[in-house]
Amino acid sequence: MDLVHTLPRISRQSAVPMQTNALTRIDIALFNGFALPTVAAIIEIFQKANSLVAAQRSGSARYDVSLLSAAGGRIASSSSVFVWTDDVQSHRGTNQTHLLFIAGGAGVQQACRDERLSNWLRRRHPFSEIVHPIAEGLLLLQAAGLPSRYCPLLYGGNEAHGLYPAKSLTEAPGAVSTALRIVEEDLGADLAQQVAESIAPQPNTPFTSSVTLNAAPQISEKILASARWLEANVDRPISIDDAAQVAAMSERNFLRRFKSEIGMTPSDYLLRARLNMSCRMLIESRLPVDKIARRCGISSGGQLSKLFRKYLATTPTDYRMRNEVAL
DNA sequence: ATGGATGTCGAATAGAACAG
DNA sequence: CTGTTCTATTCGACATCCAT
Repeated sequence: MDLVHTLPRISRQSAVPMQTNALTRIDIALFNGFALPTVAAIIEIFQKANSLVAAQRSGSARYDVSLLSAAGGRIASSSSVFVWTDDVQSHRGTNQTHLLFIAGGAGVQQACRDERLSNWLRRRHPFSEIVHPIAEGLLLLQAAGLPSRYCPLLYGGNEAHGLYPAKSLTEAPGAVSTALRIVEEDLGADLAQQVAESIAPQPNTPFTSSVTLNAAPQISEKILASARWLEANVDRPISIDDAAQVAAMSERNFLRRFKSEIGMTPSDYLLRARLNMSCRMLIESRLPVDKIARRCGISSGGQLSKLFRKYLATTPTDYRMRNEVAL
């Protein structure tokens, strides 16, 4: 018997966007070594959908996302970033209809032998409208003797309109595609499109790497905070002394620490952040160069041209033409 | 006493603003 | 476009503080 047809539908098969504020529960089961980018993208999709719904209809959150693991507590991603999870046994709403994503990772091998986890999965499976394994997550389902249950409209359905269509009819869709398709079905294509755009990676510019701090664990909290503050205020006429105050240091000490930890002076960092933003705006918008310069904290279009010549041996308009994207 | 972190001072330099 | 002036930024040298 196909259990999915015995269940109360949430909205997966509704033809028109759902207009109520019904809450859909999304559970994501994690195991050590799970792929953080995929899980983060799924969370981001549902959170973004919630914020857009709240902004447009003055309604409440539509999706309630929970991170679960066999024993709860800290789970390490493949990139050694830790996330906090709830214990699957103690998690509330056991018999509520919900959607379940099962993340992969090396920890799945061990989880396959965990009888307690298998029993939980067997109990939850009948109430899960979608059971979507990610990578090794499929092994866990197989070990428990349970089938996957993908989004019906994505898997074998009409994929031409999907925002992130599966690669073929015989291949299971990606979890991110499924999450987007769920949002599209529940809230409409327009809102799903906005969500998809908001999670799409920003274009790389010649300055992207010089203002990316994520992979620099040796940077102290204060310096990191001041660097973030500089990035967040590229559009304002800020001084290095202001940044030093954010770091709660004297200007001299801030300068010394910033350069030794980040590898460039604060003013150079600020300039690169401004040029990075300028490059993105040149590619993503049709605004005149002068407006872009001013919105990026650069005094004028002429000054931006000077900087482009100095750092990129080109001009803003030439850079725009070379990197033009369809708008 | 020693070494590391931080603060003060002053000179050099770059960039912005402005006048001609 | 060029020259001048002013201001901000950077950096070296040295002093001070504090933990060991």
